[in-house]
Amino acid sequence: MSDRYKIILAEEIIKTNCIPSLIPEHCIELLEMPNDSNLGDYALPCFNFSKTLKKNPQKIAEDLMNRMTLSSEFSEIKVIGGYLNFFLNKKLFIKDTLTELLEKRENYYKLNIGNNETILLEYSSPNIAKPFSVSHLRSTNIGNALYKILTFLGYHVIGINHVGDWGTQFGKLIVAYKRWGSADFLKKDPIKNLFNLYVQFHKEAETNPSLVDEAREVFKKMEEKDAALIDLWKWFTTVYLNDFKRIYDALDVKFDHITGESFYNNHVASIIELLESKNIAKINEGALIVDLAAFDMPPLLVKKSDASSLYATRDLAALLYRKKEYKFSKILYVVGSEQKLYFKQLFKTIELLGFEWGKSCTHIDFGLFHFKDGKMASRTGNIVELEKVITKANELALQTINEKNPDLEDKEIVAEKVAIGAIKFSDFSSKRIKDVLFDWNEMLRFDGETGPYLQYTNVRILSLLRKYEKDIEDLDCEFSKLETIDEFLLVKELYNFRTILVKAASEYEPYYIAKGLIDIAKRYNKFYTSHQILKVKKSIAEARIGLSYCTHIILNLGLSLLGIQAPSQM
RNA sequence: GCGCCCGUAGCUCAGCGGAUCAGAGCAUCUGACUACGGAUCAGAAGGCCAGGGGUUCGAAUCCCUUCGGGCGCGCCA
Repeated sequence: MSDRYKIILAEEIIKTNCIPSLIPEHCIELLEMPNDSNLGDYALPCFNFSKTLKKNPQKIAEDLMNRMTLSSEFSEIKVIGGYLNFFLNKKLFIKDTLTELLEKRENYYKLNIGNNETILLEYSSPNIAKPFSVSHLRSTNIGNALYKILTFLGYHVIGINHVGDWGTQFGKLIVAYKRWGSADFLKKDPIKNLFNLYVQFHKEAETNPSLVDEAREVFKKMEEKDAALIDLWKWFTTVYLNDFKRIYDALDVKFDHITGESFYNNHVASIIELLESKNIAKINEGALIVDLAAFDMPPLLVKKSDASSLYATRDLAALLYRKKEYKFSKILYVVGSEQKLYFKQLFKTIELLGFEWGKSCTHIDFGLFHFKDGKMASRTGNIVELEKVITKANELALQTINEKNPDLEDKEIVAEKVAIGAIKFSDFSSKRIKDVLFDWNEMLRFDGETGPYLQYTNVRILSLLRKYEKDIEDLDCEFSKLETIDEFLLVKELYNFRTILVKAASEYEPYYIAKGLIDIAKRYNKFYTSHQILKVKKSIAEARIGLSYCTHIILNLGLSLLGIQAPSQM
């Protein structure tokens, strides 16, 4: 989707014949939007043309300006530096944009770029041998947002939580349980006690490495379907899964399928056979590996020397199963960047098996959580449980409400929306790839560029709309009455949000949406504090209410795409 | 050791197919009208864009290199 104003400009620029080699697509790409709107609303940098035309950029821009016929959408052209700058016809722009927006509401932004293409999205995927910590938050949040964004833009998205419910970690847990645990002990506070066992295991294993061998042995027996061990495993995983469900509910995150690694146990044997029959895997040091030296990668281990399966084995099985079952045209893995190499190996292996689509598998990577004093390591017990963060955020939000709006109804419910909004938004306030330093203050902030700031702006608008006491349907907006620069700049942000959506979807980067919403809210708040809305001439009031309503539509939409709820009061 | 990622204001981060690119927010300091929600707004202060080379008329942005931090490199996931 291209900006319609760029298309108009490109056509007119081409028509001048000043730049013979220029084609419309290229011209559209070259057109930019200056940050400073005093310089213009659109600009064409002419520097690149100077080499082929052997003229200085300033002159090229001037020639273009002189030969261009400007359509009614624009009011002015100026040459500044080597740039040809275009100014929108503000009145027309405001009227066109808002009229269409008010009529279509959020559908104004519903650009169908997906064509109902199936995207399989794997996200969250926590290892359930330990509690849900803040480090699981990123994959969960980013994945959830991508799910909503891609769905909104016309993709058929299938969301899968590939729960880590199989593997040697359960061997470890069972070994620890048999040594130091008891059925009673686990009935009281199973989550906490299981985690203590997990931590204790790794601590003891430092001085007693044979424990790890024992754990592997137990896992091997699990894979051989030892009934007693499977019973224990079921117990542990049920305890954790129930607990995780609570967290997902609190976060308001859903999946189409929650299919753990254990689901693929029955498919593991056939993937091994396939790898062997195609001569892709070979035995090395007793284990089965896929040699990837030809691609400058270390080998991928697909079967342990004791014949039990690995993460990679199950992932390969899952990948083939999903391709068959869901016929996706794209699969996205929202997993931390520490697994970058692993996914390259995994996808290359798929290719080696003769599946061209291995090339289209994508790892959506993101940076890790850190503490001030080092990495988060669940093995040493050094984790921040998400539940604690949520509880703390709820308390803070409630406290803030009691200070600012003590008469509010349903305080607890609103507090929760604000708290979760703040936590989630903090995940979107920088690009995925950045590592995150865990900071309580940063995560629980409610002012500045935060989720609650957006929620607050929306609440303010809703309050206005209530006071206006006229149904939105009955509005008769003369948008040409909106003549101030603040109004124009706001409408520009509303218009740009379309482009932002597409960018966020194509780069799998929810950050862009978060930033776009912040820009909109800033512009709105500026407008709100600089101009009266209700107590002005009726025609202006009505147009301003219309503008406010349009802003509300986007804030509402944008927040929902990020998985954040928008309370009507706070 | 090799590979990948990151390094921009005191802090958290944008900007990186070169120009219109020195920007936000937080923290600090000043201000804000009966006008509708001050979880807001306006302003001040704060940066050799980690250092050094190069390419270019022009580099935070591209290339090389050094330094700092993170991650990964076979029986974990």
